Amino acid sequence: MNFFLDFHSRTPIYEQIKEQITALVGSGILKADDQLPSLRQLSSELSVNINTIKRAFSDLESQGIIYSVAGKGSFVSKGTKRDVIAESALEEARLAISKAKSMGAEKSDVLKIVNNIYEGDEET
Amino acid sequence: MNFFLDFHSRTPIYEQIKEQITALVGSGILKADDQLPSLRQLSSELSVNINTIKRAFSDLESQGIIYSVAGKGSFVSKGTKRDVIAESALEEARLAISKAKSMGAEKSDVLKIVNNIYEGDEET
DNA sequence: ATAACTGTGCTAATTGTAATAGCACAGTTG
DNA sequence: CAACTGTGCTATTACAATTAGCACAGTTAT
Repeated sequence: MNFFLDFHSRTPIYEQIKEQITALVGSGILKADDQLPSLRQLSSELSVNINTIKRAFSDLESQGIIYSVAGKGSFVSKGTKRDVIAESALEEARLAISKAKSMGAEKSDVLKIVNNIYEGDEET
Repeated sequence: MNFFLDFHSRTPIYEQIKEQITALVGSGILKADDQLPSLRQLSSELSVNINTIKRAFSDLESQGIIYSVAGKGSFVSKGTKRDVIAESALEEARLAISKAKSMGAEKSDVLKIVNNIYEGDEET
């Protein structure tokens, strides 16, 4: 697993882990019933305490994105529709864009960014 | 001044204050040399300790958005180009949109949001 | 059965930072 | 002088993130 953690960020480590696992699920890289690395494995890989990993996994389980079985491991949930995941991410984007507008950003500037990010992509 | 503070938010109060003052400047509601409320006035208005207000103002002064004069008060800086302010807000929007994309959000969804936020506005 | 894994559930200690409180000092204005 | 302004401290409180360590329970393979 390729995780990029910023230990000096204001956003907690467990949130960063949640985000990145959610991204892997939302983008389809991780599919239903795929097994995640074990708590202890991730803990040593990322040099992060097992409790911090556990916190992230527990949250993800509460959100229905993963499920854990004692003795076996943690896996990607079946029912989780990607739409739902993207939805919450879009909500944050909406906030950021609104903030940008309130600070004087022009619509054209925002559109440039969107096009830049999605450039080379296919439309649905 | 109409401030909306979320005391339970993860983003610190002084950051919320910075954001909202920055928004007032970036949107042009506050103009160069306009006087801001005094530290003590804002402190009592918002029911926030003066040190917290001071923290916000000091940060804003470091960013060149306002300037303070002992005995007189705090004022909006002259040189601050709105573009610069919008720029930083746009950078955050870029991050949020990228994150949304990585979580599976479609370009069309993002565009809908942008149009929704800017609906009824004039194009530059 | 045992070893080597898995997740679970605690409690405790540490750390960093936001926020508050209070005081003193200096500049401005009337 | 009085009543404001911002500035600069120090100390304290409060909370959340993180780490540490231990014990317990389920799974799997030898």
